[in-house]
Amino acid sequence: MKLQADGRKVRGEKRRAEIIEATLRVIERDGVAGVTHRTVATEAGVPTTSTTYHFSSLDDLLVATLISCARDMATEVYWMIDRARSRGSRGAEEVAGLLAEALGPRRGRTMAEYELYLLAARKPELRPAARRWLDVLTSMVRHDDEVAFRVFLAGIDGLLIQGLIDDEPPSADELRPVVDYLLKPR
Amino acid sequence: MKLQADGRKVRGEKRRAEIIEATLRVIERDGVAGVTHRTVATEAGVPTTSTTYHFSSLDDLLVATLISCARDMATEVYWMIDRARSRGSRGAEEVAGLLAEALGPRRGRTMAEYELYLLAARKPELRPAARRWLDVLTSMVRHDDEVAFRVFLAGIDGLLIQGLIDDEPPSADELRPVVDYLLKPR
DNA sequence: TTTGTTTTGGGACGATCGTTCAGGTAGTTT
DNA sequence: AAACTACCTGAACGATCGTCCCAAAACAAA
Repeated sequence: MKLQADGRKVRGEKRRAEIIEATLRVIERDGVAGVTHRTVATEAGVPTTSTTYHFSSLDDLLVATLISCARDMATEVYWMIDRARSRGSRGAEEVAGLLAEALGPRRGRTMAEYELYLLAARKPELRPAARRWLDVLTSMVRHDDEVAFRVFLAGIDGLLIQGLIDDEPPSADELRPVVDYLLKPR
Repeated sequence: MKLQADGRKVRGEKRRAEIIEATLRVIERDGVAGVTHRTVATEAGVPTTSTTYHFSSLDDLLVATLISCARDMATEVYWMIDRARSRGSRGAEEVAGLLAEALGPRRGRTMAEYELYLLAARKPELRPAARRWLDVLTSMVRHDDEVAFRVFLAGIDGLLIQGLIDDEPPSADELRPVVDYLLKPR
């Protein structure tokens, strides 16, 4: 029985987490294409061999990054819904604001998420992680209209990906009518 | 005045087109990450230096491929709409079928399109080409309900990208109610 | 302290990358 | 015919890649 965690492993886990964070920053800046052992190591401020020690391959590193990223996104969506509900709102305002933020200040992060999304399309083992935020939403919403809900989820994804190729990010005001239409019960 | 085209340039243009087609096949198979001068050259059955001769850089090759791909997609969408109209249909059936095809037999092509889509998010010069198929749709449809149309376009993109991370591609039957809901006037 | 385990990091290997270059070929113009 | 232009291609360069190896360091267990 060990009551205290192994100090070495603790530091190891910490560095592992730092490498994942650095990887996400690299993807935000240069895309998945910019991810190499060396760029990630430089970004994290660790020697190159550190990334190969903690991750058996570059693929493993990307997989771990996607899983971490998907988990963050899922909890974020969770709290957004929770916040919207506590206000008694139907959510259009919150969703439009979140989309505008994702396409504006957090644009790099959004691009990173969709690049990892597409990575999941090619690597089956990543799909459960990529679907997690969809699952979180699905589990939180009442299921009285399955079709309308699927339309809503698809619409969000579509608005995000189309917003990424706009010359300038759409504002929350521009997005609100579209989101409102998406949420409108009928 | 030259009545006949230069035979050398004709062959050059032909080879250039073959290289672009080979590039698209490589992207379908291995993703944008798999595109190198050598893999493309091998796929096209030409020497490596041929790709560097016809395209000043790898970036140029990807740009040309996206533009070609976007043009194909735009004309395809054009004819689909035309076909649906000639049948007097509202289009739900046609759209659902097209989506199922894009996510089934043509799954690799669809992944390639979205990878190039995301490339356009990082390279502003690609955005006009990436937006073309949206523009084609926009120009063909009546503008009596702008918001509903934007929702429709976003929904299509969302359904496609979500269908790419499904373990097995959705059938046209599964997609039809969602598409129908998207197209339903209200 | 001694022994064993885990992390760290410098160095290097072979492979592959984008790109260049120079010579060769084919087609056009004069 | 000669001169010119455009395309083709084998060879090679330097850079960078993923990954491996091994010794040092840090820490735990004995």
